[in-house]
Amino acid sequence: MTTGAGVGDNQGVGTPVEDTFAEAIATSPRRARTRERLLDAALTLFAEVGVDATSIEAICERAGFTRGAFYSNFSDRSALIDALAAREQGRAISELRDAIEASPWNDVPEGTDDVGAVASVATQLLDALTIDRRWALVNGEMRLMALRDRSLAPAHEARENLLLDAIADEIRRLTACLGRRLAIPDRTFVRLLWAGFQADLEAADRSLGTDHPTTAVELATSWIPEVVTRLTVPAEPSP
Amino acid sequence: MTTGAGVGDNQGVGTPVEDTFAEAIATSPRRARTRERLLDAALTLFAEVGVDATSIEAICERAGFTRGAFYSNFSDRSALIDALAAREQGRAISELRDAIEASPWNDVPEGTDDVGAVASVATQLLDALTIDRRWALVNGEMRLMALRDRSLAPAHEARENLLLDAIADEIRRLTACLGRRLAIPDRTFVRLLWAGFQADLEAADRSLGTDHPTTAVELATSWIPEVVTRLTVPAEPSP
DNA sequence: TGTATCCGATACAGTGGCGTATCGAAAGGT
DNA sequence: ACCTTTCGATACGCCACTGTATCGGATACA
Repeated sequence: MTTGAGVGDNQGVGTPVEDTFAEAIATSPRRARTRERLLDAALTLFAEVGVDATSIEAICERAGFTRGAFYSNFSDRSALIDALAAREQGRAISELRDAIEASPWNDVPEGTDDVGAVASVATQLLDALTIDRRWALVNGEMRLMALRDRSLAPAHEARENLLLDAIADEIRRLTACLGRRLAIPDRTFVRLLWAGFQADLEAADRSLGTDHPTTAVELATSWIPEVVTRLTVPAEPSP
Repeated sequence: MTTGAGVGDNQGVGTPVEDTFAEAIATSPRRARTRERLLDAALTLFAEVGVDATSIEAICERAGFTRGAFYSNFSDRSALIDALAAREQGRAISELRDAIEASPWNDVPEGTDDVGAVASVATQLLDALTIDRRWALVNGEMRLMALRDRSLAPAHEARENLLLDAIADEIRRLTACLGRRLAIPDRTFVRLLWAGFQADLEAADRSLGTDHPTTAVELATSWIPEVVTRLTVPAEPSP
């Protein structure tokens, strides 16, 4: 929806044809590669100097192309942004799935009462979502863009909900595994957890230049267990 | 520190003289008024279309001036941003102080055990801080700017800490008044509260166009009491 | 190997914004 | 009311970026 990626192939640059559907239509391997390189360059520059401050020309230069390549692949700036958001959010979700797959929570015995275990798994999951610091930054900017331009909001919200729901699901499974359940709505809990972790990420980032460099995970483990403990209650009041 | 506001008065526009100290140096009432109008216009436009996307020209136009006025008052774009941040953050803090002053918490009897009361006061305080939706938006963008450009970080962090500390102080006083204390570090708690409330603000904003318009305070009261209850414990284990 | 097609490079207006220099008109003092 | 100072308007040159049209080399297919 909402214009999609928009390959908009055509004969030359001229009119990239409305990138209406297209989507999965046969894109040559070559084309796909340049698209990827352009998206990579955009992600890097967006993170470095901001979305608005990044010129199309700069993106092309960093990707090793000229603007001709850009306009052959994207109708305009916003089409690139859409495509980037779609790609990165998809990547984030699949990373979450991988993390869930690889997570040790499957080994946790059914009746464990160690809330700390859940907390540590939760932290690892959050961490898995933020391997790419660039996207954390750019996504923050897109959040603001969606707040300003209401027409962008639905797409952004949908993308973010996808992720937050996935996290919520996982948290619910984890707590259930310990015979507990959340005392507040899942979504609220995830929101708090996510926001708190974002702050940890920022703090960790800031600490890089100082003499006490820490990681976000270190910071997170100092409060997540306590919060998880206090915001969950034993489940099954009546079995 | 960090360049300050920078009136940088001089003879004409030419070289606005380094806005080194200056600060409280005699600014004519006229000058002060145009500065304010420029800052107001900037705040509005920054919120509407973003900081980077706002041209100096647009700011002047909206304020009813031309660029001559701008360069007579600010050395460049970043000087304006500094001045705006300083003004708005100062405003936020004084609004918090006012809210504390006017808050009904002073009337709460010493031994009240109604955690909900504290929560509602806390919500009102948070609400008081966000009367101006524009600044909430712009401050979010400045957070990102500080994350990208490390040289901006100290000033931003200092400003934000001022506010968060003030909130933390107040929360501590409120909980103490109920004979309880936070089970996690004040700062962590405030961070969660603040982040959660920001999300409520966004949600409230989004709900404006729908058929279920709600306010941030409504949303916040649905979870803050529970969270406050669960994240505090009775104080004075040994009186 | 020849040929049609794809796709990125190059060239070209056109636009908008920046920063400076200069000018004219308010403000403010006496 | 005059003169000085302050301060915003106007005019100028400059540069970065956008979007389109055209061109030429690569690629795939026979």
